[in-house]
Amino acid sequence: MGIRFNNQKLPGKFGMTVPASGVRKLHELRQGEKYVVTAGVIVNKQMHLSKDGSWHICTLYLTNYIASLATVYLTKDADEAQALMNEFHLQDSVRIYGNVDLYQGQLQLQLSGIQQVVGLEYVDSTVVKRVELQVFSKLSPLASIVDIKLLVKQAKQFGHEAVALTDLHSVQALPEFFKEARRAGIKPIAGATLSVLNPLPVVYAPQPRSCKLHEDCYVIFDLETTGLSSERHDIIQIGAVKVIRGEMVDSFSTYVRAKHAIPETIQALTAITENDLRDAPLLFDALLAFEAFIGDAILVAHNANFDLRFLHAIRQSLAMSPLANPVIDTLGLAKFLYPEFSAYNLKALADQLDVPLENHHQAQSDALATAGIFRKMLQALPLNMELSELHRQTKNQVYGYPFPVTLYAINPKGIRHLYRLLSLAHTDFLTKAAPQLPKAVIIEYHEGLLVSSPGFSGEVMTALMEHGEEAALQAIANYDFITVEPLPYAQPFIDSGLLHNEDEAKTFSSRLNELCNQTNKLLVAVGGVRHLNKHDHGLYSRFIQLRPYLSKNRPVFMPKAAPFLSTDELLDSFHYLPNAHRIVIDNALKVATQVEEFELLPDEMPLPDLPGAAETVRAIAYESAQQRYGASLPDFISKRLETEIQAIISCGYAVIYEAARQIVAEAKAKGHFVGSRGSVGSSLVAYLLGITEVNPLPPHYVCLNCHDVERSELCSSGSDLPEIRCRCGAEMHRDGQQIPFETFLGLSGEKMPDIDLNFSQEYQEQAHNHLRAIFGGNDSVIRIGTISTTKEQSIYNAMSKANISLNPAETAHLLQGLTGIKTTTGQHPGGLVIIPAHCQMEAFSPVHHPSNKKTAPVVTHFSKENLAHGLFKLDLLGQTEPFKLKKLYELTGVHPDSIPLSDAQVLQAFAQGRTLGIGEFNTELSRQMLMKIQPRTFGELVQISGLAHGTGVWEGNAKELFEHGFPLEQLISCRDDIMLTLENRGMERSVAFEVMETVRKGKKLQPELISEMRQTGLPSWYIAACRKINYLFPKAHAAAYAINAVKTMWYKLNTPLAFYAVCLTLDRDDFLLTNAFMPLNELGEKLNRQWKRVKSYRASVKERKQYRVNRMIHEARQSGIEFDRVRLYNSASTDFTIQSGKLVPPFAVLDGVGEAKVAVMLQERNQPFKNMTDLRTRGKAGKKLLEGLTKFGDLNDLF
DNA sequence: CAGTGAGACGGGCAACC
DNA sequence: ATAACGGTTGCCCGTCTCACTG
Repeated sequence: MGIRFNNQKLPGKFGMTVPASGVRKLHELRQGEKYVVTAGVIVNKQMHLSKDGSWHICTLYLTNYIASLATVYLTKDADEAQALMNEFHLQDSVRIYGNVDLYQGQLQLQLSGIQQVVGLEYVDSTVVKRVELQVFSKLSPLASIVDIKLLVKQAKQFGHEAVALTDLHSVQALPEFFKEARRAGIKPIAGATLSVLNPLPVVYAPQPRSCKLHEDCYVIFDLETTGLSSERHDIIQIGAVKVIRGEMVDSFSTYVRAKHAIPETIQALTAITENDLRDAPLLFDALLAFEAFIGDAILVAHNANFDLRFLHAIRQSLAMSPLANPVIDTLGLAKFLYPEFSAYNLKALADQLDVPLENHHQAQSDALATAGIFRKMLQALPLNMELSELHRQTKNQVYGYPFPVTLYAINPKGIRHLYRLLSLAHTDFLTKAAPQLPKAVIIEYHEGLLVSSPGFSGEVMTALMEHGEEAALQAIANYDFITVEPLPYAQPFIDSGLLHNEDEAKTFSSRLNELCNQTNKLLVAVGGVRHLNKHDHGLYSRFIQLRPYLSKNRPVFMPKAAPFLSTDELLDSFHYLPNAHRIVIDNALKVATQVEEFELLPDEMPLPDLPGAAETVRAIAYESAQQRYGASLPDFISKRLETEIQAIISCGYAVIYEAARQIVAEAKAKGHFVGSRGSVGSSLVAYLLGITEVNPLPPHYVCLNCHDVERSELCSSGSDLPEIRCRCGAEMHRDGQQIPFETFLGLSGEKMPDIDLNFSQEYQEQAHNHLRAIFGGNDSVIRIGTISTTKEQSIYNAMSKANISLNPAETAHLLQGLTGIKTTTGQHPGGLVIIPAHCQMEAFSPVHHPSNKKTAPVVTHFSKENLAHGLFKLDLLGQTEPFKLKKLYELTGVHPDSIPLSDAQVLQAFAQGRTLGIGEFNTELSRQMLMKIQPRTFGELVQISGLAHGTGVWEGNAKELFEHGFPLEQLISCRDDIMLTLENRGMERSVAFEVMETVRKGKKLQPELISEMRQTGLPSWYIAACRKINYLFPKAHAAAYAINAVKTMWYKLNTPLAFYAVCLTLDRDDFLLTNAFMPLNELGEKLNRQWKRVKSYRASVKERKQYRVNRMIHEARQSGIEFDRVRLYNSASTDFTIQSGKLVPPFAVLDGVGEAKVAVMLQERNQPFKNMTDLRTRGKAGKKLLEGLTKFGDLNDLF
């Protein structure tokens, strides 16, 4: 027996003691039952407050895989509620105790006690155990629900020594698989299943001919049969036409009496009935007649392989040699001549080439159509071509149908080869249909790999089923071992008629077994695992049901069950094979033994080289420092600078700084703006190299004229220092945001520096290309790939499309089980990796085209977290702020650098919450905070930026403290605050750093750290505040964003027309022209109505965006700004422009009109349009554009 | 006039910094 | 009504339009 429920207690417990006996089945509980004990697995947990805020309602959702149930615990004690939530985790098995009642029509259990137990165990009680060699995980695209952790857990419970992962076209789950397997002490076997192709011959048996192709004699023929197997099915009709020099001279057609009955599917397809065959000639006679008709002509057939197979089979059965005539396959020839076609079946080709095809699947009609197709193709070939030349040119050029091959890496070389093959399948050989690979390429990279032909769909078994043993023997030679699958995997072949039923499938497995015995090839039984056990079969069935709604155009076949079986169970599945024991156990172990233990990724990756980077960084940093702060740098600057430079250069990070410097310099030289984000603003060197606009030094004055420097402790931010004049008379520049370097590189450079840069959307791609240029092109600089998986939302949507409605507990079960399944792949928003020149790509990751689209750039196969540590990554992101500032500069002539950071009016506008259009401050939360805190200084704005963007930072934390009168500067708003506060209180720097890192990541503070914090005399409210924090901004990031915000606000106050033009340009997708023209009071009322919807969360994302833009329109109009109509001769394509003091909307704000739809019209409008027809024809103005212009434009004035 | 296929557009969703 | 990180890139898919075809 493979499964048992282990009632043994584990540490987790809560509430009353739960009786160990009398455990009831969860799905048998009924309303009103008191003090029942039941058991299940936790699939979701949540806690919320009652409406009046006094009750904490904890809900755990349990499943026993037959039914699911919510269990509820109510308490007024927040700590008690928290204790319950923290004690138990998803996937824990528990025994629970309580009363069953109804809540909102759903059964639930009022929890009195809960006890964690071991729960379900999957036991493999065989002495010598098997190893599973075919497992698909959730990262096989929409093909499996196997979670890696649970897979390893189950293999461990089984006591298997190893388990293989063989995802479809992917090794993306290998990093997690290796980690989990190592932890469990199981040998991980790295594999993948790829689609593989064999060459498709265009010309068979090309004997020398005396004629040229155009002048030869051809017999174009077609067979109708009772099925696909030449061994077991019969020819029932032969049709042929004879063509000489392009002229049809003769035709041939006959029915053939079949030995077996005609399956109904064939009758439906061909319209041939038993009746038709009653008086038909016997096969032998028909064949003699047909061969007499052929003579020595060249044979032509569509998918000739199929027809030849039948002809050869008969001749063989009569002990005759194969036909000697040359044969041309129109399928292969079409693929050769028309590689761009999307389909090559007879119907598709006939359509594409304008050849009539009536009565498809009648031999004579198909032969006629094939003749027509062949005639067209001959015309496409050179006039004097000979058959041998055609053969030479087409050999190995086109490929047949793909079949799966599973590869296993047995050593590090094998894993490199596996990565290489995967890359090739996803790049050079990627087709519209799927990634695939010619078999010859696999043979080329065979070293270090085991190659297997998997189950029913593998090449060997397919050959056996379609062509017979001889073909199977030929195919078998290419493989290291062959696998057999359980019967559900035979279903597609039963559906296609190749197999009649499961019994026949068994027969073929047996025949394969004999062939393997004959050839001394290992045959291994595998599960083809797509779910783990009988308990998640319900989930798996739901998954199959939901699959069509999760994504379109997926191959439909999924076996109806594919569990990970114990040795006994799999033995049982293959009991019909006499040597089942050897196939299930011994052979699997033989394969597993060949696999060595090795690591997936190298421990260390060298950084790429940029000649002279260290010297350049040092030189430019010093030069820039001296230019600003004078030839003899003040102590506090030179010390900081030298510390940083030492750390950067000794850790080898100069190349990162230098690359970033070059990228930024180039962008600026081309007139673009660049914004820093993240922690890079913590580095003085980065500031001096121009990588960031944030100066991390302590507050100071500097005279930009005579370079006098003076530190000041008056303010926390240098920007807020009072204005003073230098001795030389010039006004002193005030700067310095006081940010420790450690936030960036860690204490001793152990953190790989993470440089994030914001570029305007239009320049982002150029920045990427510049990086490629710096490091040697597309092979060295690669965009990082991402993996899209199912999340709760997409499961919900699929459920509603499929009309599946479940109670909350069942839904929780489904969501827990069916999320995390890969749907597609994508590109990282801006992340690039740089591979050192002398390194092989295969050392760290395969590559692929995202979503299998050849038009997209190649990306890393592994996602960012699974790429080798120490690999040089750079984030070159897109952002609107740099675009905004650039446009504002162009429109106003005021350079952003000239705008002061401590303008009283600007700060007042923030305090009044007038932040529409000010990035990152334009939210309800930010506005409320601004109005509550009433910032007076730039430093306070930086703090607010931090408070507003963390999680667990403001609400329920700093907000209460602030309301109780704690001064803002004492509150935690950024990571750096923590480190600085602790250090100032005398805590050792490394400990202070550790506390900061723990808090900002939202991790639990260990008791040792807390006691260290107490020892510094830190008040307990501070420690409590730290514990509530889940995520914290670095100060550098908050400062960079505050700088942007202040500058944008300055434009808003001083050059509002330009400000609204730029903001609305960016928001044009949500700009509704009606709102620009409706009476202002009406717009106000509309806003009130919309606000109610937004506030009550009834508004969609789209609606919320529109509400925001509407408010901006309202605000602009209230301040006296007027909107023009869309102007045929004056509007731009995408940008709001300023003309005669009005805002002129672009064409793109019209519904259904984008850049592309006005491109021609913009070209043509240099010459005025005469009338509407002219606009339509010459200007290529489409329906949407004309509709929009009629409603919101100036057409009426013009025509 | 119906069918078809390509391409633009727009909304929704996921991943990510 | 609550609690609250905001804003970016990129993929999928349904819908609409338009040119083309017979």
